[in-house]
Amino acid sequence: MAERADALPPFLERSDTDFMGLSDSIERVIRRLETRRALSEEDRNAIRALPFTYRTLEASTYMVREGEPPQICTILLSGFAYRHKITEKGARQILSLHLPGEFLDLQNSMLEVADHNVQTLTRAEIAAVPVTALHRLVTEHPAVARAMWIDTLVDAAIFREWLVNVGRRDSHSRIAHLLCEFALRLEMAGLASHYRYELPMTQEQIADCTGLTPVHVNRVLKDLGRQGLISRERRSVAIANWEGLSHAGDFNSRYLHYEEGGPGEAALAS
Amino acid sequence: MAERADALPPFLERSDTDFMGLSDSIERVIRRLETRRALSEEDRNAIRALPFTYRTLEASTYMVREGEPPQICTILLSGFAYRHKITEKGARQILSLHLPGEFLDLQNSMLEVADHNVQTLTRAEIAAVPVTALHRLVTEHPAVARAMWIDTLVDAAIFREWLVNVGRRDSHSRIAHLLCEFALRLEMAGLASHYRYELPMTQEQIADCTGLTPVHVNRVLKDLGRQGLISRERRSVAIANWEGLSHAGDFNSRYLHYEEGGPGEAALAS
DNA sequence: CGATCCTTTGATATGTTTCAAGCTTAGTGG
DNA sequence: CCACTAAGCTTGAAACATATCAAAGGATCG
Repeated sequence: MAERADALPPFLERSDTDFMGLSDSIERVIRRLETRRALSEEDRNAIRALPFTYRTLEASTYMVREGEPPQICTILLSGFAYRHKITEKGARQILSLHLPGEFLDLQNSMLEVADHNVQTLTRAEIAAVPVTALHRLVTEHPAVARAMWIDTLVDAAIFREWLVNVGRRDSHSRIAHLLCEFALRLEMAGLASHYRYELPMTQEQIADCTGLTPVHVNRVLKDLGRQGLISRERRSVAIANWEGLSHAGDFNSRYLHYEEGGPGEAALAS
Repeated sequence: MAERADALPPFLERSDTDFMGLSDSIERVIRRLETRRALSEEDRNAIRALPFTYRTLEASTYMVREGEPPQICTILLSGFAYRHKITEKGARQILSLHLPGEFLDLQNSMLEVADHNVQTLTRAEIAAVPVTALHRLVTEHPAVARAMWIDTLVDAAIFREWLVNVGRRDSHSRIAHLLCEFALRLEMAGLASHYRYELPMTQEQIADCTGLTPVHVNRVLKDLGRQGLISRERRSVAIANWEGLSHAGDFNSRYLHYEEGGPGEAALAS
């Protein structure tokens, strides 16, 4: 995987000029799935043979809307995306964030009706796979189905951790936890060093991830800075003290289920 | 399925004197899975042939502990169970509730290490299936795997809804929502009329489901009663005004994914 | 029938929200 | 290249929902 040059170029440009070609992206997706379950060459070829439409989407584009039957399952090639739900009173809760290389909508695709929205966070490139093709793939290739199943289970594990975060941690911990998770996931995806990364979110979006208000998020971020745990400049976040931040956020990476192959907890050590 | 006599007998006795025999319970589990995905007779037989140990567990018994590799996957035959996580500061967040007839630990069983605890809420009867047997089953019977996959996706949908509940609804809505969900799920499982049921939880446990304190839960329950939405007597809850309660809780049953076969939203109508 | 767990209630404390305004940055078009 | 605009960030003051603390009253179980 192409090593990123460090620091400066802003997040969006990064996504625009994707270093990877399309087939490299697909290989990355396959590699990601394989960390969940061994695949045969035939399985891999079946994934490569998946019909799809390549598209570039602007930031904030809806890919799936709650209440609609999912038609396509998208693979995120570059850029970021998120799932969310909106309450009757108009409050938004962000349910999860997604990085390049992830299957975006297995959660909705295997069910009849989408129960939440999926939207791009930044400009993004996607491969849109018709759900019918996906269904055929998983029917004919049980090992792929198994890998995808496990992938969705890890998604569920992340939902659970977020539920704990929002339900039982105070505002400082919630945000610290979010920053730790994002750092580690970017690290694992080879997209950043966890000591410094571009946070592709506004403070309002951070608020919607953590069940807080944007104003309070602002104060907490400032606070975490004052405590020397992070330093910020624009949306660039540098974790100044991983030990401190992960302790503040009560962060334990177990729920990300990286045990096999990846750096996992080891990556945390300086 | 045996029709329950109405009203009086307290929850625990109900579970003790389970009307169903063991094989009836297994059939119920199969029927539940089949609502997710059609199974062949051979698939059904493979489930029936699953080796298991029958056990009765006291209330509050741990079945899986966070950090341990899951050894058994349990089918809940009678009684209730829940998943939870505990933060470093000792706060508990309940992640989900489980009713008789549900596979209890597909979430953990397919992964290497449990990331949360699973515990009985009441006294319960379970069938404990070794995970190795479960792995064999899903490898040899892709349709069963598919049904279980979808089952875990519905679990995930419930996690998401709870995340919205805890993140973006006020205390009244949260509790109203929980009461609605429980009513409908009990109804769908044929375990109660949604107008009256035994809530197998202490107010402290309700607090841990909703990210509140037990004291506040008490006040809110009293309030919901005052508003004429519910009436209570011990832990028996009667929903006096379904329309009102589901509106107060911003409750829409879509996330339970009952669309096929079951009463679903239709069950809500008086 | 004592002991324990659960529920209820009141008084007070506090974390977070709300409201409101000014400020900064990024993007756009003249 | 500057002015304009919209979006996001920052800050302060006041309000509010919920937590905390504390104690008494019920229920349940051995």
